[in-house]
Amino acid sequence: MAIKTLYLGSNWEALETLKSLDRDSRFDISAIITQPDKPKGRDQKVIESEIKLYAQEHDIPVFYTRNKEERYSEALDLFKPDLIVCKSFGEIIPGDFLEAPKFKAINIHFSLLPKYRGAVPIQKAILDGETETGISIVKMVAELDAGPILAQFRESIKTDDTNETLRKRLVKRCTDVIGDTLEKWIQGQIKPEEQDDKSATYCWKADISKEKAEINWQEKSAEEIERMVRAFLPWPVAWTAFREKRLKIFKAQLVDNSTMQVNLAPGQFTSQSERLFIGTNSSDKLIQPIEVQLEGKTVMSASEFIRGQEF
RNA sequence: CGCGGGGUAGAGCAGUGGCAGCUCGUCAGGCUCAUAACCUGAAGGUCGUCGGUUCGAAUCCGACCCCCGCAA
Repeated sequence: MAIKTLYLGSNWEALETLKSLDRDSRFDISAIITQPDKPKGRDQKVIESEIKLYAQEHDIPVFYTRNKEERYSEALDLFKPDLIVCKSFGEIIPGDFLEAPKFKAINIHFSLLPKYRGAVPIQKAILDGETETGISIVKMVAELDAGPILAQFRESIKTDDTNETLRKRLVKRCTDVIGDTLEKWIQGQIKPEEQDDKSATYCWKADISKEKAEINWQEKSAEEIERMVRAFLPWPVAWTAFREKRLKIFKAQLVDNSTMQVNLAPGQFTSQSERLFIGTNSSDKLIQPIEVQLEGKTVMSASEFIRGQEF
């Protein structure tokens, strides 16, 4: 007998997880709660969300709560779920809503909780130079990402992992494990383990912003700058000022300056045999941008960029 | 009508009324043990599109198309 499941989610990764549950005969997605379509992009056009389109194609009812408490109780009356599953939803959900279904509400979070509670755990883990992160499947409580842990899956962070590549791996892994984990939970084979609140760390949406993506060549170490480049993809993209314009750095590598001995101040540019280098606050390390985009221009390789500039 | 930058050779750019240019790439040849090196030569353009001004427009004016940075 399939479990009547109410799914909460808003973005691409929420959609992938939804698909895997929707295909899984153990679960019956009775409805989806998602964010209403909002104007996006340069022209502020309203783009229909992929998750809404998927729901329409598969005849799954879509419901909007719009952060209103009464809408949550309406949803319970309407769909009477036995289980709530939440991934990347984007609203603070009332506690009693989470407790109502027989099998409660379960959230999927991309970190090894209690580390990196909050909105941007993948980016923050990369920024911090972590070598490992993972997926935590937790029972939801009123406090954000603080509920007892049902299961965790570890994933190593490679030295060239970006927010995009790491996220893709985590989503893939998530779709592989979510069905079995939920089934074990429903069958009472899992004893939730409380988080150690004392070792909790947090990350906020505001940690990933255009402001935070501006490279401060004096303060940040070369290693931190290289991690910024990887963490801020695909948005907002690490950037620096270049001749009165923004230069976004899409890809870069850290290079050892001890053999080359190029003399550059922090943030100063130079080019050498088709390669672009920027000085850091450490004289023996340089940042070598590989792919860049100057304001008003398209993304191009560093060598292409050099050809159009005088150094 | 939110603000702004841009469209010129395959790529990246300069050129703001008077012969269409630069760097890289491509092709041919040379030099070299060899090379992403160096030398010589060549090909490659409807200057986004349409219209206007002018003896003459990549350049000035108008309209439109497309790309991008902000802002949201």
